[in-house]
Amino acid sequence: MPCKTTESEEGSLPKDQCESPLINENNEGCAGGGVVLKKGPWTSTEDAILVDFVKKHGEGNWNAVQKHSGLFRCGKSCRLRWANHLRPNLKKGAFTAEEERLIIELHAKMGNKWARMAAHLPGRTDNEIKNYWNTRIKRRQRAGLPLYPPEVCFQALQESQHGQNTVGVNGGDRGHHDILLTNSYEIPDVIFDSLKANQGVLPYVPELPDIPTSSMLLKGLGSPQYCTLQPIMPIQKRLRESNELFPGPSASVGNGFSSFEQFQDDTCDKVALSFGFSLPLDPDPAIKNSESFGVIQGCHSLSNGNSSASKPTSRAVKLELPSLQYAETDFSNWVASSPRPLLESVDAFIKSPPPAGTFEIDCSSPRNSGLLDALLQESKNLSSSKKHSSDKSSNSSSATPGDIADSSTLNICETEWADYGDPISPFGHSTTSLFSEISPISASGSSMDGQPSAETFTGIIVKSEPVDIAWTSDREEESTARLSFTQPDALLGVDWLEQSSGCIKDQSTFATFLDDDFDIDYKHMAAGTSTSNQGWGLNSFAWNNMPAVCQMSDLP
DNA sequence: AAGGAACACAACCGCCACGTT
DNA sequence: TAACGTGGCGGTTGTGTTCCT
Repeated sequence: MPCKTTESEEGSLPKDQCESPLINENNEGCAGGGVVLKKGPWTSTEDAILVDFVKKHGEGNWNAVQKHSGLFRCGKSCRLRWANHLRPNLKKGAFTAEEERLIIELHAKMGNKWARMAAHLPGRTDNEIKNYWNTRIKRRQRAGLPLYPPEVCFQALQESQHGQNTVGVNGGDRGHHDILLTNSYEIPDVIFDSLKANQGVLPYVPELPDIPTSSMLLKGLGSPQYCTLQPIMPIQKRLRESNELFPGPSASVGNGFSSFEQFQDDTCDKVALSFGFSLPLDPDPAIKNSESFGVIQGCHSLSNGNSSASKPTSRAVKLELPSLQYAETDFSNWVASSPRPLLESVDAFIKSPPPAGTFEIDCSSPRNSGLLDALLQESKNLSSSKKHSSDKSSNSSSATPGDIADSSTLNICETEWADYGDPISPFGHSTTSLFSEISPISASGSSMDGQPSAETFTGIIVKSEPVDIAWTSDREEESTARLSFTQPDALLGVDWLEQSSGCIKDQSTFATFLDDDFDIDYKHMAAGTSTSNQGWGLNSFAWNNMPAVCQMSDLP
């Protein structure tokens, strides 16, 4: 760590401070007014100068620091150094379990709004939180685990109950504007149209029967997996991605959408709306009434259309969360007029956290005790859960396309959690069950429509994540009992969208139908293609616009 | 013990919003 | 109203440390 070098220098004056006080020719920064500004790690001397300057002049006017203090640092660098390391009341050290819990909650609520999150964590900086979160994402990714613990999803689900009641059926022609105002979450058919278009080209692109696309997606969106892995891509970027994904005027999004391009100049929330998704079918009223069915519109519904549909669109909205996220938002109005997006739901969840004990954390991890490790323990337990799941997998594999189209949206999730045990997938997903889940999809030229050929996916490197503490099996089962998820990862995966855009180049793409980790490993192994950021972007793009379906059949 | 992988963190970069002129 | 400066934010990179094989 660069600054450790700095710290180590405190004992004795570093040479560079004596000989070449502030400018290291190896760390020359951009020139500002003819002055070569230093870059790189800060020295203790620089810190002292900066602290002294701030004490005298206060925070702000950071460019003046360089001008008047003798620091050869740009204002930005000074501000960052002060904010992240020098300002008083900074809390250093590892995050406590409580802080970790709060971060997870806040992230579920805010997404990658690190500064806002930091505001809720006194003494912590946005950079710290960001780093922590990114590390967490990586670990969770590697372990194939949900980013959010089931409790968070569950609570979000509960809070979304009100919203799903008003989720409309996507029917009839609607103009753009109508869609913007609608409460439904629509799946852009262009995705699947493009997918079909690629069937002749891509060896492993499955054939897509004419089933409601949304049901396909919904079928798997409720899984904990889809409470995961949603780096919040700036909407602007997602916009660009969307344009790349769905290029050309031929990419119709149905219901009057001629092209995603048409939204480029529109406000982001319009785009978000256009990418929203709807329940294809009205849930069983009985179920609905008993609130045993729920929809999570994505844990990061930044792009959730409802959030902005009733708001005047403005450019300012582009990078900001919908106002409904804020406490001052009158949710009652939302409930009455529109489904509540998940952000609201999670927000409400945060405001009314679960009873003590629902988020208990075993902090016995020697290294990073706390929620993070608790989550990682989940991986372990998921693997062990396979022992109990084989029969359930077979059940799910009996689903027919018709079933899916008709009612599986509500019911097929029952077995998914248990399906984590499959040894083939790092996620523990049974390829069998998975393919049964997406049984309508059959690979042309392969046997994907039935039981997938297991050897197709042999050689997958299954990584096991070291787990320190117990997210106990009991807890896992408890969660399972309370909440079932489905998740055809592939449907939201990077390559699914790549397929949509005709970008698939090899069969590894189809690996995404199994899971992301498989995709990564398989790509590295067999295809040699990089797991680029594009994938993440696409994935997050998809994720952010996907609803998640959770079934809570065992809820009271 | 050595080498590589993974982790953790500081710092930088680019973009954007906002205020001032 | 446009141009400019400033501050803030989020994403990314680079590097030292720790862990694992």
